Formats: sequence, structure tokens, C-alpha cells
Amino acid sequence: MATPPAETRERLLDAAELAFAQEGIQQASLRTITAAAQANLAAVNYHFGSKDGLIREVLQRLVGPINAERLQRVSDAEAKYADKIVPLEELLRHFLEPTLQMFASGRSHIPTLISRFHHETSPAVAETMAAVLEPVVGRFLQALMRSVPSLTIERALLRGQFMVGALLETLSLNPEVLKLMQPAGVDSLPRLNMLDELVTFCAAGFRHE
Amino acid sequence: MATPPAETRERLLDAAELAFAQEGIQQASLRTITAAAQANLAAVNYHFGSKDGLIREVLQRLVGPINAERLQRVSDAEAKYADKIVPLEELLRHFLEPTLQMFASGRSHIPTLISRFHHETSPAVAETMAAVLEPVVGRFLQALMRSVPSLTIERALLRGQFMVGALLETLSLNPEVLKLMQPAGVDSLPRLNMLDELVTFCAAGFRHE
DNA sequence: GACAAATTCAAACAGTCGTTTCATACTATC
DNA sequence: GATAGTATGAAACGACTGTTTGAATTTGTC
Repeated sequence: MATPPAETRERLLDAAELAFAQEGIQQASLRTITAAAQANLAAVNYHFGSKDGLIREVLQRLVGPINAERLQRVSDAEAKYADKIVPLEELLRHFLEPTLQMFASGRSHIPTLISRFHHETSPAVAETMAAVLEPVVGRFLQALMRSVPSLTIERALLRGQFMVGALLETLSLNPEVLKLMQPAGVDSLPRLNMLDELVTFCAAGFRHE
Repeated sequence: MATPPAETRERLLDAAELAFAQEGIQQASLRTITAAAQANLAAVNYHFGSKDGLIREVLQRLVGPINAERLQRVSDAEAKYADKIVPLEELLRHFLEPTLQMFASGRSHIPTLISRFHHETSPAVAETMAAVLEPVVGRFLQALMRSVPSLTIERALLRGQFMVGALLETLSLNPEVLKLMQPAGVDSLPRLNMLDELVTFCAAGFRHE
């Protein structure tokens, strides 16, 4: 009774999350994962059907809540500003912060894993990723063009890609570089700085011309 | 006599370049590569010692000339402006263009491969990459702080990372997104647009505050 | 406690991987 | 033309991969 059947599933997801981040999604073996989860090798195929099934589940469990929060924040902001426009900086913050919060989540491997998922080209990941991101991209694009009326749709799309690239590069940043950003000693502050830096950099880029 | 011993080496490098881009650096197998190069399976170990040796050689052959051109361009620009400062936009262009030129190189897989090398975390790639990039980063950082005097070293480093991220995201851009950027029909023009877009976006970000 | 469903387990399957071996072919130099 | 050095060839090695099997065990229900 202490361990309902769902527990093995979640131990597997946790172990896979860590192994994917440390070794790479394709490189991490089921034997490594199941050993870390203290589960049997066959458990992955039993619970998720295949390794791809496990990958998809890890991906959705990770980015699902992040994107849900993004959508919620945009809706709240648009409601708050009624029929006035949402300031660009605030809009960007609602897109970037849910991801950057992962730095302070206590699970320090998460930012790396998010970056890995974004750059993974295998069909299992790419298709799931596209499906999960599609509504968020659409929502933010139209909000963006309201916040910066001079923006054409092509430019909004392209600069959105630039912003995502800058964000992902931040997620996979070398810890040494990260150390540069904090007064030393504190460990949760630099992320806020990172968010501000990213917002001002991108906002300036979005507004140009 | 028609085929000196160096030819197999280069066929292997070419085949590896393509396979690494298409399938991933770790995922591409030596059997796939040697078959495409019409060489024997053992040829890789004979010419490069190991798969890691092949990877390192492909990496250096690819990014070596790019970074050499970057350094040359900065030197030329600084000579041209004598003791005056190099305009920020021009400086960024000297950093970005050598990479973006790969879109027009006729080898359409190269941008993807550059992106893969940047995000690869295996020691063989990460160490070689760091060694190759180090002089370029140092050179551009100090030039950057001359072009934008208000910039602190931490900000210059961080915003440099943002720019690299935006560049890499552009390199791995979905062809569908790329199609949005051109009037249709032409195939070499959109890259120039991409360069201009990237330069203005980043220049605005670098200058802010 | 008996029954049925869900879960775990050890073991093996078939396949792929990078690497090595050693024999064969080529290519220069004398 | 024999010889040394370079390159290619077919084949096998051992180690790993994801997946499957079928029996053993645990779990929830009556």
C-alpha cells in the first residue's frame, strides 16, 4: 500500500529526465535509466510501450506545465490591460519566465534537458515538440504584433526565433559563465538577472525600426 | 596515380559531414559513413585513429576557416578605422556573416551541422569546440567593448551568448520558416536578409541602456 | 482464502556499434 | 624487378542496444 503502481512509472520518468539531461536523449540507455530508478529493464516497455514512448512522456510532463503557465499569463495580462495593449517587456517576460524559473526549481538538470529537447531532431521528439509548442507560438505571435504594431508577421516570426535561440543558449550556459552574473554567495538571484537581461535585449531587438 | 592516398581521407570527411548533419554526430554509424564514402569500414580507424578522431577532424575542417575569416575581418576592420572605433553593426556583421555564408555554399547541410557541433556535449566535441572558439571570443569581446563603451564585461559576455543563440537557432531553422523570408523563386537571397535581420536585432540589444 | 488482473522479474533475442586482426593489394624507391 | 611502406580488404571480436518472452509475484475484489 505504501507504493501504489504509479510510483514505478514516476521513478522511471524522474530517472529518465536526469539521464536524458546528463547523457543525451538518444545516448541514455534503458539499462542506465531502469537501474537508477531501481526498476526492472522491462519496466519501460511495460509502462510506456517503447523508449520513444518514455521520451514523449518525459517531454510532455516537462514542457506541458511550462506552456500552460505561458498561456495563462498571457490571458491574465490581456485581461488586466483590457483593450489596451500589453507592454512588450511584460509580454516577453510572460514567455521567458516560466522556462527560466526552472533554474530555481532545485532540479538543476532541467534547463539542460529543455535545451536538448529543443535541438533533438528525431521524429518522436520533433513531432511532440511541434504539437506542444504550436498553440503557444500562435498566441504569442498575435500578442506580439499587438504590442509592437509596426511589426510585420515575417519579422515577428523571425525575431521570435532569435529570442528562442537566445533563451535556449541561456539554458545550456556554462556554469562558469553563470557565475559571472551573480555577486557570489547567493544562488537563486542570478536567474532574475538573467531574465531581466534577456527581456531588455530582446525587447530592444523587437522594437527596432 | 589518379587517386593519391589523401583522396579516401577526404571522401570520408565529406561523407561524415553529411551523415553527421543528417543523423546526428553520435548517431551516425561508421558503417553508414564508410559505405557512403565507398571505403572500407576499417578506413576510419586507419586514417583517424577512432570515431572521435574523425569527429574532431570534421569539426576543425569546418569551423577552422570560418573562424580564421572572422579574425581576418576584425583585423581588417580595425585597420580600416585606424584608432577610431568600428561601428557596432559592422563588427557584428564580421562575426555573423562567415557562418551565415554557409547557407549559400551549395552544401545545404552545413548550417545544421554547425548547430549540432555547438550543442554537442560529448568531450571530444566540446573540448575541440572550446579550443577553436576561444581566440575568436576573446577578440570579439574586446572589440565589442570598444564599439559600445557603456558595456560592462559581464553584459558583453552575456549578450554575446544571446547573439550566438540567435545565430544558432537561425542555422537550424525549419526550411518552412525560411521560405517565409523570401519572395519565392529565388534561393540565395534570403540569407542576406537573414544577416541584416540578425545584425539589426542584436545591435539594438547590445546598445540598450 | 480464492480468483483475476496488474506488475515485476530474470533471461534471452536479434541487431548494431566501434574496434581489431591479419592477409592482400598497391605504390613508391632503389 | 625485388623490397619496404602505405593503404585497402573481409571477417570477426566483444560489448552494447531496445525489445520480447514467459514465469513468478504482488495487488485489488469478491
